[in-house]
Amino acid sequence: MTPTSKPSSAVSNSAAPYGLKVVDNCVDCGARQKTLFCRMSADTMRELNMIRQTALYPAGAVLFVEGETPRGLFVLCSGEAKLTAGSRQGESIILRLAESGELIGLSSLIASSPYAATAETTTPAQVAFVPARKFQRFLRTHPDVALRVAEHLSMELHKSWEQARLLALAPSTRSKLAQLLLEWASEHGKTDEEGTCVPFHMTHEEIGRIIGASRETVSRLLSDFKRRRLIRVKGASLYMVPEELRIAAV
Amino acid sequence: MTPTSKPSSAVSNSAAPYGLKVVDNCVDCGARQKTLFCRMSADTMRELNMIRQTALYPAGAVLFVEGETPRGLFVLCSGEAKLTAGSRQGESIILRLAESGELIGLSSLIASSPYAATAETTTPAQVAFVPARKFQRFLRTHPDVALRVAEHLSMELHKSWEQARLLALAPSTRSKLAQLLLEWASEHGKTDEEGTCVPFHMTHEEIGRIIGASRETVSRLLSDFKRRRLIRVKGASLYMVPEELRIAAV
DNA sequence: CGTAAAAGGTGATGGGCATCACAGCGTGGT
DNA sequence: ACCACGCTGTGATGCCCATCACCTTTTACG
Repeated sequence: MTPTSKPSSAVSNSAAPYGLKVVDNCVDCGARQKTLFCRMSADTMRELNMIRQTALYPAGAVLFVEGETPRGLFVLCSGEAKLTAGSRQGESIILRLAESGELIGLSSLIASSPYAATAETTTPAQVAFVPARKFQRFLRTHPDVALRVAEHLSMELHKSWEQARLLALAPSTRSKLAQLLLEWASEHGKTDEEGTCVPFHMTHEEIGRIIGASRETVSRLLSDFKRRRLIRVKGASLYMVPEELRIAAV
Repeated sequence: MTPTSKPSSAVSNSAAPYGLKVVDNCVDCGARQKTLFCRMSADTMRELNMIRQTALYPAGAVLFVEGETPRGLFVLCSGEAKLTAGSRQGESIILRLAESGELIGLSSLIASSPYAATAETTTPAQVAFVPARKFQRFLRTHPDVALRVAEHLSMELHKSWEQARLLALAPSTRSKLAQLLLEWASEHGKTDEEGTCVPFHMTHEEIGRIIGASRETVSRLLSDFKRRRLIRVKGASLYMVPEELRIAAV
């Protein structure tokens, strides 16, 4: 649960403990193209590169815990992570799934308030870390970055609203699950003759924690979807027929 | 449902149709102290004052509708508004309650995406409007404003997460309602010898749309809370005993 | 002030889903 | 190879809450 490689900013291809390719330089990072740091000038990128530290984590590593004072900003260079919020009874909800290129802990840093959620990697991941102080100075000296930050926060907000709408408005758990799958399809889906395919490595328990349902109910509903030929699971891929699933989403 | 006064930027105390005091000048606005535009320089405020237009709306006025292309930023100078998202079945959820001083439509403007929710005043309200183009130019030329914007978005995001957590994690509707009341108490509550008092002018139906419950259930639960002496309603005020209510929130 | 519309109250009913319980299954570790 | 542990599938049970139905009270407004 601790970084397994020291922060490194100039090492070329070092060993890759978890089968990750190490990206040593933010300037050359492929994820730049897809993410909100994409339209930054080369100069700005170089400066960001100076103040960040990179670490590799295994799956299940905890980046920070709900309630902690923000230490800095985490940039998910590769891999995936989840943000969860817990109740005192020990249950938890998954607030967000972050993918490579996304920023984690941004809102708490900006608001100078304790982390509102716990961040945990779900796959081996390379994570760049920018200490709070340095990031705040970086922000003040680079006005364009503040706008990128605002854009990222807007994106997060809209996703959160989407989840709230799903949780409160869906008429049944069946509908919530169907809508979740459809959302995955529209975000990550690749369509071929077999239907639309999405990567599928979540446990039923975790899915339940996204839509606010119990593990058993998710199990039963997925079985039911399979029986009705709305979905098919092949290894770590899930094939679905969006049109028919949309009908089940009522 | 349309503005009842033409945009005015230099009129002194004009007629106040809905019993509102008209604030003609952003620089002098009392809400400045409490809100995220508070720490802006006088110069910046003056410039903002130049590009905004002010209008008065009755309760129930729709500022914009979900799906529309963002026309600009709304600043709630006085009064209250709600943001709602609908399902195709016609039901809707209340995503956020905005109070005087808050910004509405900000995230969609920043993300350049259609409004994700519908905004509607719940009381007579004075609203300043900043057209999209002018706001974007204002943003580019005033780096400190971008930071204020990011702070506001962070606040919105945390509130949204709080709602998602409430919706998904509470063990029962009873608990959701109790937690909602407690949240109101901690935000707006004033405590005296009678208990903690919060303003209370929402219909049961609307409360239901915040916590994802039916009107009848809210009615029954509130009755039950009254019977158990956890709350008391006096006119437009609700008194509660937070400690005991917290127990009901399980 | 008087009427219509909106808001609030309450019973009966039934379905959906959480919960408990336990049994296959796969996988990783030593 | 083996066991242990985490994930998955499925039945039985019971309760919470949405829904329908109908009524009363309050508010809005000419």
